[in-house]
Amino acid sequence: MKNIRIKDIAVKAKVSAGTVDRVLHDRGNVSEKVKERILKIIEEMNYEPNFMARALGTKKEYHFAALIGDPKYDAYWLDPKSGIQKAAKEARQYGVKVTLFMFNPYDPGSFIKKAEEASRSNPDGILLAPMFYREVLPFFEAWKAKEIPFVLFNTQIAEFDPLSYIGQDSYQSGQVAGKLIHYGQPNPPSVLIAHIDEEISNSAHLTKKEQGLRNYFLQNNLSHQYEIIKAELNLRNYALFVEQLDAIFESNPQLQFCFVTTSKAFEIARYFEQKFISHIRIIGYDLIPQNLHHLNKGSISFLINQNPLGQGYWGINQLVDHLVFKKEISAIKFLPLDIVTKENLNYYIDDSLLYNRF
Amino acid sequence: MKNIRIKDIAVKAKVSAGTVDRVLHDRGNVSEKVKERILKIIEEMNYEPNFMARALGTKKEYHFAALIGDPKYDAYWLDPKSGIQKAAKEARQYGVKVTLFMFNPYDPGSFIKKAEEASRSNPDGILLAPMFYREVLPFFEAWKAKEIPFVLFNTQIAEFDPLSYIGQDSYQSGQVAGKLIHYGQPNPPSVLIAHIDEEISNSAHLTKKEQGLRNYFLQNNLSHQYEIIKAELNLRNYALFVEQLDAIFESNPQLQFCFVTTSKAFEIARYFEQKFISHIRIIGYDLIPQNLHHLNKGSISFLINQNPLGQGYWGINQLVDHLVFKKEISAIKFLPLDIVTKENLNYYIDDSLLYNRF
DNA sequence: TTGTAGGCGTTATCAA
DNA sequence: TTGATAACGCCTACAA
Repeated sequence: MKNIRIKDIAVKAKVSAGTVDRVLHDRGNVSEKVKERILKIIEEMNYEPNFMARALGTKKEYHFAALIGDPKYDAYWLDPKSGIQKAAKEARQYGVKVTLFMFNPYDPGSFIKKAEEASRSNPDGILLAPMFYREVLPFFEAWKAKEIPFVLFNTQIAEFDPLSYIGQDSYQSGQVAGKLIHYGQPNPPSVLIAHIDEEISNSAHLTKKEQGLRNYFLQNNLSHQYEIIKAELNLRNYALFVEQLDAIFESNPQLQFCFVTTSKAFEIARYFEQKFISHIRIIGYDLIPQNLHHLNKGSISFLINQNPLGQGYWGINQLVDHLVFKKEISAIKFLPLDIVTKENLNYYIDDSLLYNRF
Repeated sequence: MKNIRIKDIAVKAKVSAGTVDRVLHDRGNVSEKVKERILKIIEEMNYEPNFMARALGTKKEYHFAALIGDPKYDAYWLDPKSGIQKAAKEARQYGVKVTLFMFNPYDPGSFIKKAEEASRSNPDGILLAPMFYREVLPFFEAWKAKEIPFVLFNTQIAEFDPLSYIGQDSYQSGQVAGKLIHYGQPNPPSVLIAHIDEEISNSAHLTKKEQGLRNYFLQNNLSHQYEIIKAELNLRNYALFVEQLDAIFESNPQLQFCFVTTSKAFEIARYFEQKFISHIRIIGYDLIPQNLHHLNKGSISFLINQNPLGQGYWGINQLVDHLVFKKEISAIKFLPLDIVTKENLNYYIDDSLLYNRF
């Protein structure tokens, strides 16, 4: 009828609650015989711990480090930061403190510096966006050695089996883009894939998106009918950026779609505005303010949302569930690839992103 | 530094913890003077209750009634049911019991019967899908009189100010459909709006969706270019249903889109299959298995997901937050209008719908 | 009108 | 290797 408590198990096993607790947490100092007896009873009665009581009773304080890009350099990071802060606030009651370490997402050196700081802070758990593959590996090794669990988000790196990965499926998002383009123009269209960034960091991501798009056409036996042009554009020199675009669109007047694999779709929209181009439809990523502006004007058709806020939020929560509540957590957690357009935007830009999903 | 506790407030106010507790819960038996002093201190120290401790300390058991459609009659209700059960399982630890009362969604009489049963069970809170407007009103009055809070989902009825409404914005979902159609065919297309059901129950919903679609075209100054045909179709007589469709499509060969305002899009897809019609694109609602089948085949282009699982889940959670944790809860909670297509479907059909949003 | 004591299920400390 | 006991923060009788 009622919930099974530690005490119930203790009575049945003819031991004290303390002993059961030691078994539950594998703290040792329990004879093998008693341990097995207790474990069996736990199984039989299928005991489920009361997380409230556990949270209340535990005195341990947890310190987490969150290693993310600095919104100062790229507004994209505002959302992960908010999500982390929201989760941090909720977890404060359980004695969790989260410290943010924010690096320049265009500077591997900055990443290393902040990762070192984070390591030095001796956290009980780490949430990070491992943007720089080569640079992050030594840290993975160090954390593994020190048995500090880490959760990855934003960029997937499977090799060093993190506690968990939260994030987007880049490849699949490319497929979504493919569908949107195909749906928008069943007749053979012509597509520009634009990888736009300030640095060519983190290109694995972008390549996966491109592959997803290309394979959409292959899988649907449409590849021979479609024309796909690819451009890698850098924003550091804006004049050059415009020049490159000029060249592309002048020599490819047939282009009908532009798929921007980064959060810079608004740069294309802005360019089109200046050049009075209105027939090319744009599909991009991320609900950053500049993109939303153009989405609302209609100059961007769709944005694929990777729920960066949710990534930060659930990233911290994975650490909390694992360390504080000692729950089993899933090793990988893909967030939905939301297709966002002007008409359903409102439901994606506030808290609803945290509350509405399972 | 540490969290503010009731005791801290008590000390500062020179009263006992019991008095502070009485003020916090407005249980009376506190002199006006003391009450104000305590309230001020609570404000100043910005006290935040510890929900764990609160849940642990309270002995009260809560009984909730959930009044929903029976999946036996319409598979749509499988998801709300799962969501409710999931929330119920999580809330069990706080002494919450949820009883399901499932009515035949096509039979107002059945609704009344189940609503009466639910009322008789004397619940502390009620979650319901008030599908039958006229029939539900007396129950609203009764519950109001007995001060039983109720949360609405699926169908919005504002008049009797429920504790909260969880659900979809039908009108806005019509706008989303409008965008998808417009995007899929910038040239003036021809659209069939199909209201398909077994009974013409709950038509307010469907009308709102239709209005949303029509207004999309109006607002974008496209209405004169678009042709919209409307059909109300009944499934009870399948032969007649087919006949009606035959008539529509034979006399309107120009049709390019079909917007199904119910979860019956698959019926149109099936019909097209039989008639070898493949050029008309279908947009519908709800991720029920039959729809998913056709979504995966490509015969349905998009499904608008109203996250019925989430509706059930968050509905129960609103009651829990309000009654168990005495949190402030929002009076209305719109769930995102997810645009689901074959390529992003996977992220919408499992638990991710509950975990990924704020 | 106010204060006190005991309990919720778990953890942690200390003594046995 | 074990058991008893005092927290954790809040709620609720009951006593004052």
